Amino acid sequence: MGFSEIELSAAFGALSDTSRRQMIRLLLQKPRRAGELAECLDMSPQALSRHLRVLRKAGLVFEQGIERDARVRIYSVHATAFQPVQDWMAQVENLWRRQLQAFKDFAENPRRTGRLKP
Amino acid sequence: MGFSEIELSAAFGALSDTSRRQMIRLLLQKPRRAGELAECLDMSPQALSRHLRVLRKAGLVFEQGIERDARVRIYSVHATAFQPVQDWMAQVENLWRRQLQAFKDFAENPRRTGRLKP
DNA sequence: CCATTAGTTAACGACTGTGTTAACTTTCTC
DNA sequence: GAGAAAGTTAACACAGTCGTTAACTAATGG
Repeated sequence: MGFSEIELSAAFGALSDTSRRQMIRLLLQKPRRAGELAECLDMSPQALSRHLRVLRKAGLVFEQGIERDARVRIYSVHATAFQPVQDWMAQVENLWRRQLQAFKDFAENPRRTGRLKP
Repeated sequence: MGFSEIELSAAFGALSDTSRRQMIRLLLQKPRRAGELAECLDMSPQALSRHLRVLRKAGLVFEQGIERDARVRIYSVHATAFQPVQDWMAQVENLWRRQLQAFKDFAENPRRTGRLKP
């Protein structure tokens, strides 16, 4: 519940790019090497590395421990990555339901409620 | 279910700004005038107008019909505004659950499942 | 009409994000 | 140890964003 605005902005911003969303989906299927992502997305390793940095800074993705070959870096989706975004969306949904109810009340008995939220 | 990547990018991008998220929340409480939003957020009318344009182009907000005073423009949150975002988040949640299940299966019976998603 | 009000748009400057090319680090392999 | 492989980082060019100031549109009120 306690999430900062900065955190939220970073998460939404990171998800505002199609390639990065695709990366998330690929990493949700299974953890993958950086190079593997670059191949899947047909993107240069440099470009992909920067996208990874964005996702890392947003806390959506993390680099897990070394494998046999210490050159390769394997990335995964962070467990609680989407909690801030989901919490915010849930709040929005609640507010929306409340406004809908206000309309409904007004429709059923206009003069009693007067206008919605004076 | 059928949402375009462009649409998604626009929505996430629009929500990646703290002021715009605040605007959404204010508009979810009740429809408001543009100037009212500017006052609430302590922002110049010009700056706010541009934020409104971003939200409009993302389909999150719309300008509803004229009131008594035709100079004022009243904005509301669009009903199906957050559907693409919520759908995408739901997909992510499903994929996450699936990966979690794969881990669980592997932990319970390592050699039968071999490795997750070869 | 003329001034005022509500709001948007245009133009400028500062800042940020993105892809490319090039250089660099670290690790493996022979 | 030399060279290749996997990634990251640096430097550049370019486009997009954001706020401010100024100009503009449209409607109201005397």
